[in-house]
Amino acid sequence: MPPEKPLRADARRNREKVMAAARAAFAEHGSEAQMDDVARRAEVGVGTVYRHFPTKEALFVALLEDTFARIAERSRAKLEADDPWEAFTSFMWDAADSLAGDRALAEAMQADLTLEPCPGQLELAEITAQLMDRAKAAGRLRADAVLDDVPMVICGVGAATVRKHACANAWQRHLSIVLDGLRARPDSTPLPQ
Amino acid sequence: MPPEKPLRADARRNREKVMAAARAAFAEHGSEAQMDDVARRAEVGVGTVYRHFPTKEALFVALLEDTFARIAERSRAKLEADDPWEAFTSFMWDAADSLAGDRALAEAMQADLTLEPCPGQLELAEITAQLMDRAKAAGRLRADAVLDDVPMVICGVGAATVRKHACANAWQRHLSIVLDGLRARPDSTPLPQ
Amino acid sequence: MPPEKPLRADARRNREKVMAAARAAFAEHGSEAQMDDVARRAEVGVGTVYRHFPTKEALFVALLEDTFARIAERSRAKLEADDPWEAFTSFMWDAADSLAGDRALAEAMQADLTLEPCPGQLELAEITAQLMDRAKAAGRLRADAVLDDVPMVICGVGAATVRKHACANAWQRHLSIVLDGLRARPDSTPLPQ
Amino acid sequence: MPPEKPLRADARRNREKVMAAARAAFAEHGSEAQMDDVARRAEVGVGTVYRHFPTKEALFVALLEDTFARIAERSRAKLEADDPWEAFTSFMWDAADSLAGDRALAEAMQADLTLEPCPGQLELAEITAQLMDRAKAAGRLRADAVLDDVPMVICGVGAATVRKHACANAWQRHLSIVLDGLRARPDSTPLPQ
DNA sequence: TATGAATGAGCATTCATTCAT
DNA sequence: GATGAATGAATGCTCATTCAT
Repeated sequence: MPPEKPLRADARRNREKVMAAARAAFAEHGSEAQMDDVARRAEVGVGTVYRHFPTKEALFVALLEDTFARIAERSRAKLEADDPWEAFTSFMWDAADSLAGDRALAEAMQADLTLEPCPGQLELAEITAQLMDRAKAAGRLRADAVLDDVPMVICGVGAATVRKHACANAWQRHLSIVLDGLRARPDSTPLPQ
Repeated sequence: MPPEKPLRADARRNREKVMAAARAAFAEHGSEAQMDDVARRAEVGVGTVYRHFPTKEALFVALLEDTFARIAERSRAKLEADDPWEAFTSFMWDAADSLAGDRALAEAMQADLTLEPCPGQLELAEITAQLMDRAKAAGRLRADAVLDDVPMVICGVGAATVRKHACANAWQRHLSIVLDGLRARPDSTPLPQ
Repeated sequence: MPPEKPLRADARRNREKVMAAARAAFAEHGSEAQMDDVARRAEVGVGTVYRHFPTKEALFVALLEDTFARIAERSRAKLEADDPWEAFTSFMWDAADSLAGDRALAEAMQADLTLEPCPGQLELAEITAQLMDRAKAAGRLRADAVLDDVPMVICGVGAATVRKHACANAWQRHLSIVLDGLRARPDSTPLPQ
Repeated sequence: MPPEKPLRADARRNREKVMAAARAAFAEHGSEAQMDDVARRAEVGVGTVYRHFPTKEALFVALLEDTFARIAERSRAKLEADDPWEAFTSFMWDAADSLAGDRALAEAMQADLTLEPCPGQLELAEITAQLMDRAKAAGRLRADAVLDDVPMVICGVGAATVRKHACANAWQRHLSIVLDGLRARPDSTPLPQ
C-alpha cells in the first residue's frame, strides 16, 4: 500500500464536507442524485468534488465503503457477546437501522452495484458469517440459514424506508417477522437447497 | 366501460410486440430503460411505441397494471380454497414468482412509483387482505400481521432476483424464511405497534 | 394543360372537406398546423389528405391560390366601377376582410412563402395594378404609389387580426390610416425612390 | 434589484457571443431557429447556451427585452425634442429600423408572443404614448390616433423586410405612407370607433 | 380508394465530466 | 487547490410522410 500522503487540513475538511453532502444527496435521491447537487450541498465547486472522487461511481462506492466499515466496526464487538442469538439479532437491528431512510444504500444492496464487493463489504460479510455460526452453534439460529439470506432481509428493510405509503414501523415489523423466521425451531419448513 | 373499438389486427400485434419488448427492457434496466431500446427490441420505430403509449411512464404503468391484473386474477381463485394458509402461501409464491427477475416491478414495489396506485394494484391489495383474514381466522397466520407487511417481502424477493452475486434459490429461501416468520405460534415475538 | 380528368363525386367531396378543414386549421395555427389535425377536422384519414395534396406545402399553396382566386374574381368587377378611388379602396377593404383572422394568410403575405408566386397571386397583382392606375389617373391615388406598397398594408392588417392584445377594430383603423396616407394630396411627402 | 454578482470575464464574453448568435439565428428563422444552430453560430456547446438561458423561450424573450430596452433608451431622449412631430416620426423611423430584417421581432410584434409583455415593452409603450400625446397637443398627429395603431405599422415594416420579392426601400415607403396617414389634417376620414 | 398505423429524422433539454481562470 | 463555466453525448418525444390492410 502506498503511504497515502496525508491531506492538507483544508483538503481533508473539504473531503469530509463532500462525503457528508453526498451521503445526504444519495440518501434522498438514490444513485440518480446529481453531482452538482452534491457540490451545492457541500458548498464547494463541482471541481472540488471531482478532485476527491474521480467519478460519480467512485464517490458512491466510497460512501458504501464508509458505511460498511462503520457497521463492521460496531459488529466486531458483538462477537464477544455472551448470548450469540442476541448478538446476531442486535447486529441485524443495527445494520437495518443504518440502512433506514437511505435510498442509495437500499439501491446498492439490491443491485450489488459494485461489480466486485468492496473490502468493507467483504469484512462485514466475514463478521456476519461468524455471528451466524455462533448463533447456530448455540442452537438458536436455524441450521440451514446461510450468509446469503441476510441481504434480502436488509433489502426488505430498505424498501420499507423508501416506500411512500408504508405504515409507520414498517421496517421494524419486517425485521421482527424475518428474525422470527430465522429462529431455530423443531417444526420450521426446511429451506430450499 | 367505453366500447374500446378493437384494434386492427396488425396494430394489436404491434402493441403486443411493444409490451413484450418493454417488459424485457424494463425488467433488465428498471425504469431507466430507454424508449429507443424498447422500439429496437420490438423491431418497431419509436413512433409506434408512442402511438400505443403516450409516454414512457404510461408504458411503465401499463406494464405494471397488466402484471397486477394477472396475479389478481389467479389469486381470486384461491379465495375459494379449502386450506386458507395454503391459499395464502400459494398466493405469495405465485406473486413472488411473477416478480422474479423483473427489475421494474422490484422498483415499483419499492418506490410506490405510481403516485396513485393503479386499479389492478388496489384490487390485488383487496384480495391479499382477504387471503390474510381467512388465514388469520383459521389460526394459521399470526394475528398481528397486516397487509402492509407483504410488500417488503416481495421487495426482498425482488432484490434477490436482481442481485448479481445472489446464490441460486435465493428468493425461494427468503420467502420460505418469511412465511415461517408469519406463521401463527404461541411464542412469536409480538410485532411493533 | 392536361385534361385534369374530373374527380369522382365522392373524391371531389373529400377534396372539399379537406380544403375546408385545412382552411380552418391553418387559419387558427398558421403554417404550424398539423396534417393530422387537418385530417381529423375533415373527418378523413391522413392518407386521404395526402391523396389530394402531395405535401403540406402543396395544401397550403392550394389554399392560398383559392383565396387569391376568390378575391381576384370579386375585384375584376370593380374595374368597371365609376369611381376609381372607391373601386380601389373597396378592393382593399375586401382583401383585408378576407385576410382578417387568418393566421396562415397573414404568414403567407409576410413571408412570400411560395417561392414563385402562384398564378392567382399574379392575376390578383395584375388587377390590383390596374385598379391603382385608374385611381392615379383620376388623381385620387398618390402618383408615386406602386403595386408593392399594397402587401405591407395587408400584412399590417394580418398582424392586427393575430395579435392577442389588439384593440377591437384594430385592422379597420389601420387600413383607414393607410388609405388616408395613399390619397393624392398637394402636400404629401414624396415616397423614397 | 438583486446584487447580480458580475459574471466572470469569459462567461460574460460567452453570454454575449450567445446573444449575438441567437439574434442572428432568430432574425433569420424566426422563433423556429434551433438551439443547436445558435450554439454553432456562437462557436459554443449547446450546454453553454443553456447555462445562460434556461430555455429557448427565455433566450427569445431576453433578446426581445434587450431590443426594446435599446429602443426605449434612445426614445426617451426624444421626449425633450423641440418639435413633437419630428420627435414622433424620428421615433418611428428608429423603431422600424431596429426591426428591419428581424424575423423574430416581426413575429413577436405580430403575435404578442410573450404572454405578459416584458418590462421593456411596457416602458416603450409608455414612451410611445407620451410622444403621441405631445404630437397631438402640437396639432400635428391626428387626434384620433391611439397607441394601438403603432404595432400594425411596425408589423407592416417587419413584413416588408422579410418578404422575398419586396422592392428595395419597401419598408421605408410603407412607413412614409403611414406617417402621412397619421398626420393631422382637416379632411382626414375619421377612424372607426 | 380510403384508412390510420408505422416510420424515423429532428429537436429541446439534461448532466457527468473537463479545463481555463 | 478551488472554482464554476463549458462541453456534448445521450434521451424523451413530435410530426410529416409512407405504405400495408
